[in-house]
Amino acid sequence: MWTQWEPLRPQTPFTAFALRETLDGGQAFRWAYLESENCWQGTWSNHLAQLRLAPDQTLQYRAPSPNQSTDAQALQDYLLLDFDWAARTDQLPWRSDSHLKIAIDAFPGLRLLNQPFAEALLCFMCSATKQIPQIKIMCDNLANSLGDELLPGGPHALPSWNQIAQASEDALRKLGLGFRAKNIKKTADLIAQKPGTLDAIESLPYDDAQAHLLEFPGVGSKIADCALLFGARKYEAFPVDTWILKVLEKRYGLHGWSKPQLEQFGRVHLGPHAGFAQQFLFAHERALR
DNA sequence: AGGCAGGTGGCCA
DNA sequence: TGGCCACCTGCC
Repeated sequence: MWTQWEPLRPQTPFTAFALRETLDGGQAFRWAYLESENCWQGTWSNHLAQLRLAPDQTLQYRAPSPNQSTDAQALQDYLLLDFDWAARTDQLPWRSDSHLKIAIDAFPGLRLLNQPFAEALLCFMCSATKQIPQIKIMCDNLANSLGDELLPGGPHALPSWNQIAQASEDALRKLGLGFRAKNIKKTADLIAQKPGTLDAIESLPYDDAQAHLLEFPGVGSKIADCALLFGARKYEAFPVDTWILKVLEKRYGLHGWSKPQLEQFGRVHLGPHAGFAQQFLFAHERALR
């Protein structure tokens, strides 16, 4: 039912710790660790894959067989295996920012995924005032109820926005989306009315892309920046959530700053990879909870 | 039992 | 602009 384990060759190697934090640290909500198989299983687009580190630390993957387009190329795109993450990390301003250095040292090997833009937007619309386990349940409900089946009797893909548009707001509420259902339904209708909208937004420069995302109901600067950072490789996006808010207040002394001011501070102080730095700060602060 | 959680949008000064 | 609050739901 599954292919043999095949090796992947990341430019920057993974550790078990980095793999966990990257797949299940809050940037994606579609990965789960299978204790029985000692591997991670996840979905994106219509891909289903399992990942593990071999005893010699080689990253390996396998996919359902046959008839699966999930191959090394698909993994390479999603995991950004060609990226030199070590070099990107080194480019962050840790030399002049001791707190950032602490966060980076605490999460060696952390990197960003390249999720499908539509899925990142959907998952983060679900994330409003929810904790990670609850967000995962909402995404799972959406997938199982509205998305394509990826393996007979097995996991489903997240639904496309068109598939969501077919559902009623009430049906979405029954999936546990709560007040997010109305916004997600409205956004789905807007996207379904204008095919290609998301592709167009994704191809815009960061500022323009964010401005367009903000037109969707239920999408503010935080959710927009998450979608752009995790789903469109806009690394200057700097999502300010409650954790980052704490970091900026406590560690950077920015008490009383408004949200837009904090967002601006992050982009200016942390530079063109502010969002990547944000992921370290986020992981570090959350670990202290 | 009441408060709160990876936010957003509306309303009011 | 800045502050306050409702909004679903589940978990502590």
